[in-house]
Amino acid sequence: MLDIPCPHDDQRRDERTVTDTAPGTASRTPTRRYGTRPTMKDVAARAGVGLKTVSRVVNGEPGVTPDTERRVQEAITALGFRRNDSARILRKGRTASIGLVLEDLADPFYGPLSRAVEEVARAHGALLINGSSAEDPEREQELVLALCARRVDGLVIIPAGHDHRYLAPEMAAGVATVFVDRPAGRVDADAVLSDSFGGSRDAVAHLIAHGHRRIGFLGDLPGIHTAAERLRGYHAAMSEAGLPVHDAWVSLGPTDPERVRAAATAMLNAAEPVTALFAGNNRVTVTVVRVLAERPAPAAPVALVGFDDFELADLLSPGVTVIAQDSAQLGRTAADLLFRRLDGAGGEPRRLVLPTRLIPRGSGELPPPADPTP
Amino acid sequence: MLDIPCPHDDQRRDERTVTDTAPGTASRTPTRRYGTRPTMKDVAARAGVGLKTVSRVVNGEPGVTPDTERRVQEAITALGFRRNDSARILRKGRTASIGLVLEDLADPFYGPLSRAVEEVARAHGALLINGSSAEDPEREQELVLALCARRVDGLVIIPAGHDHRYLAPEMAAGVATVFVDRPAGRVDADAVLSDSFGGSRDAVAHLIAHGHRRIGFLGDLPGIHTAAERLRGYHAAMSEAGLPVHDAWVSLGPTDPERVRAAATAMLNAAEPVTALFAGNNRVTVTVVRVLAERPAPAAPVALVGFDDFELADLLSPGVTVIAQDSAQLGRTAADLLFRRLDGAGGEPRRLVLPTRLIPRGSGELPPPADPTP
DNA sequence: ACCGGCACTGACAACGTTGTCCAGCGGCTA
DNA sequence: TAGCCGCTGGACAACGTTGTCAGTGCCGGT
Repeated sequence: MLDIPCPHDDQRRDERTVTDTAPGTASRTPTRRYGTRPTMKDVAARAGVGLKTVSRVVNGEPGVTPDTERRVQEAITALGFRRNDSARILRKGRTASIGLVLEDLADPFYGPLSRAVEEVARAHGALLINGSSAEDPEREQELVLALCARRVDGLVIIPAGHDHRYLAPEMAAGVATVFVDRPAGRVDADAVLSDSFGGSRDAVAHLIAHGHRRIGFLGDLPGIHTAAERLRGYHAAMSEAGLPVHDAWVSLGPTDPERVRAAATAMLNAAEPVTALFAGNNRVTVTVVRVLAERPAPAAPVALVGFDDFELADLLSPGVTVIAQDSAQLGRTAADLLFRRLDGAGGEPRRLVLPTRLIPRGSGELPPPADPTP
Repeated sequence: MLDIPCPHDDQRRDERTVTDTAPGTASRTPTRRYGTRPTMKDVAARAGVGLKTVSRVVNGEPGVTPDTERRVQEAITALGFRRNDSARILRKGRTASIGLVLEDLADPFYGPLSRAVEEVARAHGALLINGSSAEDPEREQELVLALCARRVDGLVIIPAGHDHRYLAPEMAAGVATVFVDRPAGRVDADAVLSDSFGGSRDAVAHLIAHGHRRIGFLGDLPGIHTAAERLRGYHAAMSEAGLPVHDAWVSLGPTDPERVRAAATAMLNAAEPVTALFAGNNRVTVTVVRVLAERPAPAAPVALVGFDDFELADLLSPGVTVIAQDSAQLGRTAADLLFRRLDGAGGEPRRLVLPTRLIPRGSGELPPPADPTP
């Protein structure tokens, strides 16, 4: 099917590892039909006890003589028995697993979030099943419903779509659901958000405080909640400072480098160019940094503030001023809330908003060029 | 239990969203006992058909009258029925899910890898269950066995430990297993690796070609396979060039910034300081970049090559020369191999080694200071 | 009008586990 | 020594689904 590139297949440069790998493997493998696993019944037969006794031993329930327990344990290791959790889940009704649906695991923003959710899940003895929606509402729904079919106990969702009514039956059936980063659409559910509006207002106010009047905003697709909120924060800061907003200063759309590059260049090359840029998320920020770095050094460098912190932002020159949101904290908070719900916490759906933090590093503190019309 | 920080709880700044969220939710929720889901039996009763007919409709099997199918579909939507995959799995034996165990999802190296594995799984109709081992062998084993208990069809493992004999019974029982980034220990299994040895040799040869003779190596814990391989590559390049290696030029250990910082500083401040550094992975590289940035500008800047590419490496000044390995390709290759095994591909365990690529960006091309002993 | 055959439907067992309940057996007390 | 109590162990049903197989009704052909 797919062609595996394999330039050095089996070259086995590392003889040491290969050598101590070989011996002792086959001999340890218990003799058993390939692909068929032993069940408790097999263990019971081998240990000469009843089925339930094996169950008791496996689950550490009381009421088993030490001697019997030993016999059962021996049978278990001899057969290589491992409890079938599918059957257990079917019987018990709880799966001890939660689902996480996010946009893209490869995005550095979601890695820590995912990890934080996993840590909380682990603390509650649950496994994490996750999937990427690739920002596609249909794929999100498909994934969420697949997870529901697996009977996950709860869901943490970073929504791609805007209509989550399809979740209503699931939620009614007891699947705890927490939305993160963006709120649910057309359904009443818990949500944990960053303060996109406030953070953006802070960012733009910061630029204004450093003397900028023509500030560009490069944001994500306007349909995305955080993008809309950040745009709102931008407008709020501008209007609070009594500054006009020119249409050409705002560009919303996909965050692929080409579009962002074009939009930023247009703003910078306009007749009345912007003197500062506010980038709506980390992908945009990185592209803008590249654009600015490629431009011939202007008289006054363009100021920049980005939403989302990113690694090495402090090592660039100048360091990039950002609005930091703690994605791990976002995940942790959401997962905590989820397990609180699973433990029976009732009440109205809550909306938690986590604060953002402005980290000045230089790029946001650059002054605009001397104004020809003072 | 855990205290949720919630500075703006329910402040509901965004009235628009709240408004269009509220209506229409409760009325759509079907009347049903909370926490109990309808089963095929319920659907069959409501539709006035037999159990198996519902099963047929749900699975799109032929042999159902359009009229009957319609009745069943109506009952399904009316009740909010969703097939219980736990029961399905128990019955069918295959779970259509694979497990991924890696070190840390928050590490930028593993994000793309994880995403690639997920994409392949998705293409095969499988879900991905993942867990982080946090580089702890016990936790790795615990996770892997939990996944086996879930009867995942296959496993992709980035091993933390060195003894995977505990997997032998599982593999014998038919759980396909592919190791990534590092080979399995004491068990014969498929592995997909990057060419750590070759890449490191290239890196160090590159530095040597630019005139360096005293080159430091900052690596990960020597127990980690890739770290050992990279060290071996370092030694190979040095000895191929006829250069001696001073003990003080090699430092292996945890990659926390403090240790790396201390080790790098020691090498740079020694009586005969190194003129170039080779960093054994991306975390180390970043710390070294910081260390070098903080030092007062020396007569000749210290050269640097890092193993693993990282975002923005090209935007630093100078750009950081790296040995790039394609972590997504690593994941894709491993997942492809896994599904090939699941589709019945037999044969000896394979070891695939993917090539690395040297990307010169400036930091590795810096010449050493003029040599006082020519 | 009868019969064979076909298309559709449904009863039932099984997957592997856990909860319920009862039987057996030991020791302890009267 | 007999009776009772408590503890251990096992038989059985149930979880919700799918595969097997048999049964039903209807159609067309003769």
